[in-house]
Amino acid sequence: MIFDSNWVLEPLVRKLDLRNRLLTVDKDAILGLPSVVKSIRRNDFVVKEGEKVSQACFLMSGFAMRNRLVVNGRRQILAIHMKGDLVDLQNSFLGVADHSVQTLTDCEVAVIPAAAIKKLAFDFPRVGLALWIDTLIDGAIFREWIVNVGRRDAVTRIAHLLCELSVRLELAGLGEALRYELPLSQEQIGDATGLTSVHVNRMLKELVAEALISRNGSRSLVIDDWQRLAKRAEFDRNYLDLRTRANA
Amino acid sequence: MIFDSNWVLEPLVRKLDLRNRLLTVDKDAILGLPSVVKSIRRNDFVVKEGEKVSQACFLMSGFAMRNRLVVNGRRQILAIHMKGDLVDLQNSFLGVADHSVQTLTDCEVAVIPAAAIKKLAFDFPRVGLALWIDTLIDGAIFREWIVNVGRRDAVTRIAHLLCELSVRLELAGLGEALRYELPLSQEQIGDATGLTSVHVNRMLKELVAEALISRNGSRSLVIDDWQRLAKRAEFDRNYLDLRTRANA
DNA sequence: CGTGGGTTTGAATGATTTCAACGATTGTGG
DNA sequence: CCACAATCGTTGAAATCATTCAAACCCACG
Repeated sequence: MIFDSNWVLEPLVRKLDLRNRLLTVDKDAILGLPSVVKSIRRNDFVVKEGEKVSQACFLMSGFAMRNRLVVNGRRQILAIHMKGDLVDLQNSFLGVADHSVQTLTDCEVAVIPAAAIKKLAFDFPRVGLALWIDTLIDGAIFREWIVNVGRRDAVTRIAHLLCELSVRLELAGLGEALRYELPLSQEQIGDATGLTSVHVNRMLKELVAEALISRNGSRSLVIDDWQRLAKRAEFDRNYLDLRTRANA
Repeated sequence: MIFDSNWVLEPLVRKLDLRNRLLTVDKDAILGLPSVVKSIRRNDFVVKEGEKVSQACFLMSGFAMRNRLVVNGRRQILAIHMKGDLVDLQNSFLGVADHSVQTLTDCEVAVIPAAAIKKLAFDFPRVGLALWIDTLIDGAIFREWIVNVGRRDAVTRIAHLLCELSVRLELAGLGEALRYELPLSQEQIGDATGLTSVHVNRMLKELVAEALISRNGSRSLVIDDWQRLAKRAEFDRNYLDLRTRANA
């Protein structure tokens, strides 16, 4: 199914408008991007590391991740994505995918040719700037993750990830900040934080023991004390708020 | 000292031209950027975490790093920069610096107002695209670092950093690939790889013991067997070659 | 009702940090 | 140009944190 001038990309318009104020002509141009809507099942690959890529995708629903495999069979998750994220600009602009994009849940995505995005950025510089700023913000999150895996202990790393997810879920309009369903298994939490699933399990128990969180099912999370959790996590939401507030 | 239309930024023109083919009018516009050349001494801050920033800087000579402090007094280095790098677009576009920029050696930088760069990107979309692609490549390096600290053991992390520096120094036209002066102390190598300086010291000895590298002074490095070192480091230079080859 | 993925737990092992001390090198002011 | 201070590098031993391995458990699903 192919939509030409369509409303599928309307949330993208809203997001980019936050990055850099857009005019009607810009918005129409975004809506006019050619896109193909696809449903992708849980755990399927959107893009595999090493593949040639010529398209980006806009995540309409569900959760996805970017990850890389390393020689010993381990995996490092590089980013978690949710509704409203434009994923994989990096891969599509740089030719060969240096990492995979894989779904965490069933997803709906709008696939957009990279060439069309490039042309859009060129023909509508306000959109180009917005896309650029979006990429800069992506970089801010990457930096936060480097700090997380590089210089924090296991409990802190996990707490930090839980805080980040909480804030981002709220910003994306998915459920409450203090009570949400984890989109990740404990093994995947380990892959995101550079730990083993066994240790993740123990550290989650530690967070429960410290009365910072509680859990019903294994995926359902309740944050009992946001202030103390954020402190334990060394979490400062600044780097995420950038996501919603254009500036400069 | 203020230069108006100047040659100081000529290397920047060359670099951006690699990212996205530029026309003469684009190049002239870059050269016309207002800039102030400053000399900065070793270990001085260009920007401190938390400061309001409204300028980017082009590194003309010397080495610099981006880093962040975490609560226990530890530090995480996020990136190493060298001659020809445009540093701190992120900070300047996102308003408040989420990390510091600090020199590793005496440096010469050209300071450029962020507003001027933003205007440039808007008025000259080819330049805007080039800057965007440069940011995407920055992201590729960040991802590589996440993998490095997240999923590799100490020897591999350090070896990987040594490989990255080797390739980048060569690409920047600074000395040979197999023999160079480390711009980092062992403590700083630790801050870049998420290790302690003590352990870095031991792992460097391990690399020497494995006949992969040798050292004269503590900073002078010789790569004895590039193939084997790269293998040990799980190093694939693809993510760096992107730096010199525009595409898509 | 069985199967499989994900979670939980314990015990042993291993990697990295910490602490503490000493050695080497570099840069600076006298 | 020397002497001293400061920084950086080196080493050992003990402690800590996280991994590994192995097994049991739990639940959702066919």
